Amino acid sequence: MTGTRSYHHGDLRRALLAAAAEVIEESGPAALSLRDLARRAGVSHAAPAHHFGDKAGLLTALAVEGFDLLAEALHGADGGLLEAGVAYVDFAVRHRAHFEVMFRPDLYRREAPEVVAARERSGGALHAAVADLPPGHGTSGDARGDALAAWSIVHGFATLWNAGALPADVGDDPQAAARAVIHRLFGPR
Amino acid sequence: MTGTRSYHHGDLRRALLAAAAEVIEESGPAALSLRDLARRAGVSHAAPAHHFGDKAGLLTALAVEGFDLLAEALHGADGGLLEAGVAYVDFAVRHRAHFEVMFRPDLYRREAPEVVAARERSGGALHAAVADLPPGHGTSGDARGDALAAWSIVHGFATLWNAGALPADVGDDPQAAARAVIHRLFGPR
DNA sequence: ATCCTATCTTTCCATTGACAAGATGGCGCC
DNA sequence: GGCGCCATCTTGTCAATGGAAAGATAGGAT
Repeated sequence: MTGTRSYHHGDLRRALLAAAAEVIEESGPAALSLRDLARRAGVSHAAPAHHFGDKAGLLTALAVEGFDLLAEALHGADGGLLEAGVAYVDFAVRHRAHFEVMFRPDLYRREAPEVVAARERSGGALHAAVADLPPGHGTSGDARGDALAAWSIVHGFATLWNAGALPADVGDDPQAAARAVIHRLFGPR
Repeated sequence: MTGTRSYHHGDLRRALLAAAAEVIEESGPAALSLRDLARRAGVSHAAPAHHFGDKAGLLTALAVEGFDLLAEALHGADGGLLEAGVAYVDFAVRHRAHFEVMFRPDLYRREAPEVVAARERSGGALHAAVADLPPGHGTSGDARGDALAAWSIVHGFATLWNAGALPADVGDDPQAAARAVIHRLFGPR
């Protein structure tokens, strides 16, 4: 109901989450202001409280959305662990705001049941990808250790990329660069 | 001058940085308040502005301190790339506040000359460790790619550890766990 | 002894997050 | 069709914060 300018917004919750992601993407979570979000949505400064309670509540909802999007992305990646890793990086780059919040537990209520459930969904997707990996690709037989190493390398690469910490010679294609990095861990030899 | 309660604090700058690190370690950068730091140091709420200008200035100083500590830690690690990686993780865990700020460019002035210089010092230390690695340890001959993969895996592991995102079965010794992870990348075969 | 400058204080303002109480209007129910 | 319920949104308010401006203090240089 994008056209109506009535008393009721119609889709405030979604609008606020989208605006929050946009702000965080541009200026980081520190610059996030509930009142600014309300202004962008064209509602009063107290409207967000009804949907999220407080700031942490809004970020909790963002984190849940993020973990679900991540699980979806990982499940959708065909091609074993390597492509799952690329999908992880791709998710982090394309949904930078969600990704940033998800791994910043001081910003939201990480113990909230919806968060725990969503986090388990994405964790399950990661482990499924590790289990799919055929032997002879640098795996050690210790699936748990493999998963931890894989998670570490893609998470680290994605974080450094998003932080702008990587030197310019890495290029401007995160997927390609990620593929090369992951290849060093699990690529066929 | 810890005893004197004079008009001049004597070591305000250092006291504020230490207090900031403590607060961030406990509650994250979002909870940082200049006024709270001033209260902890026993000075007026405007005193910090003289030393750091504003909040971003304080965090810039913290980041510089962090990059220098990291460079020092990496240089001090003997034992090639593996031990340098362990030192990286150890730094991130022991100086969690510095580490967190360093890679959150929206919190401080990442282009400030002191920051650029300090960052280059730690980057140089990392590359030196990669260059030290003897062949036959999974290196590909592409030192740049090796460095990126090594940096990614230790950075990812450290970040996930600090975020409390890792499952409990990883244990409680970050150095040991990190060693196992890095071993999968560059360990002798 | 005097000035000078870095350091710190006091005062003030706009913005923010959070809360309380009230207004609005869609929806089910009769 | 009319009525009342309740989710949704608004207005008003408060303490805390970051930041700026202007003044006080002290320790050292000349």
